[in-house]
Amino acid sequence: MRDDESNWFSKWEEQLPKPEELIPISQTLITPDLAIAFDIGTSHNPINHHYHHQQQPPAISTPSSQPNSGEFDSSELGGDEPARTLKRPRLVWTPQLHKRFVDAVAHLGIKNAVPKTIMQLMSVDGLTRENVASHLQKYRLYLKRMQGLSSGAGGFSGGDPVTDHLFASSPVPAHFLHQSHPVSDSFLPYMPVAALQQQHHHQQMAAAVAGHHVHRHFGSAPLSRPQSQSVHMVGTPVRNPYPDDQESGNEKRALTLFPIGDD
DNA sequence: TTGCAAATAT
DNA sequence: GATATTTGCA
Repeated sequence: MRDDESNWFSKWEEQLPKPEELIPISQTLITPDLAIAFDIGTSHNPINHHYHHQQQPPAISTPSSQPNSGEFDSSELGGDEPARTLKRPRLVWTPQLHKRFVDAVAHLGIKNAVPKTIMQLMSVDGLTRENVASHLQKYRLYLKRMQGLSSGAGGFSGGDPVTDHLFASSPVPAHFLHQSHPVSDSFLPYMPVAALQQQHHHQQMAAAVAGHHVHRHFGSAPLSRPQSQSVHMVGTPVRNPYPDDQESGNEKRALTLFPIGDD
């Protein structure tokens, strides 16, 4: 019956009914130790990194790292929210960050998936509505592209342009399509995003983070403590912080709220 | 406020 | 050259 889909959907929706509860995602993003090291607790002020002068690998590594924030070379943080009117070089959407974006949109629903809401849900310090809006636009195109492709052919096996690389990196909730038909039948019980496990396309992104663009080091925070095990965010010149994701080829619970337990 | 488009940078 | 991101405008 049709409950098949509505069932899990309903349940899933009940889990994230209040956006206010999904806001503290920042906390999950940042490691406690890291937060302390940066003095950014959780309800204080966001962290401020230092941009170098080129790109900025968000660094959402595996366990938890900071999303992205603007940082300048000489301006150190001494105030509180300098990243408010500062210009960010270029935001690099990493698969992890992208996943958060998709999750937020999935939880919000296409009808509520507006840049503003998404940005708020993401609660990513440094993320601005513009960034999300821009990305959202691209994301929609990607979804639309997928629909068009899947609509006639029966199978999505690969076939995503590079533009979809990043999008393909994150699971695409089947609700993103055009779920405008309340009735009819379960048309998309499952929608394997296709090419979910690619391991040969990280050249662009990996390179960006591999240390080809910039090395995001927090040299401004009063790092009293050496990097023990939590301060290994982006500085990974030898390791691609791009874990394909844990859920490969399955939405499983792709909607796993932000509290990404732990990578 | 959002969406789309174009321009620019890498 | 291509791709991605950013910014401006409607």
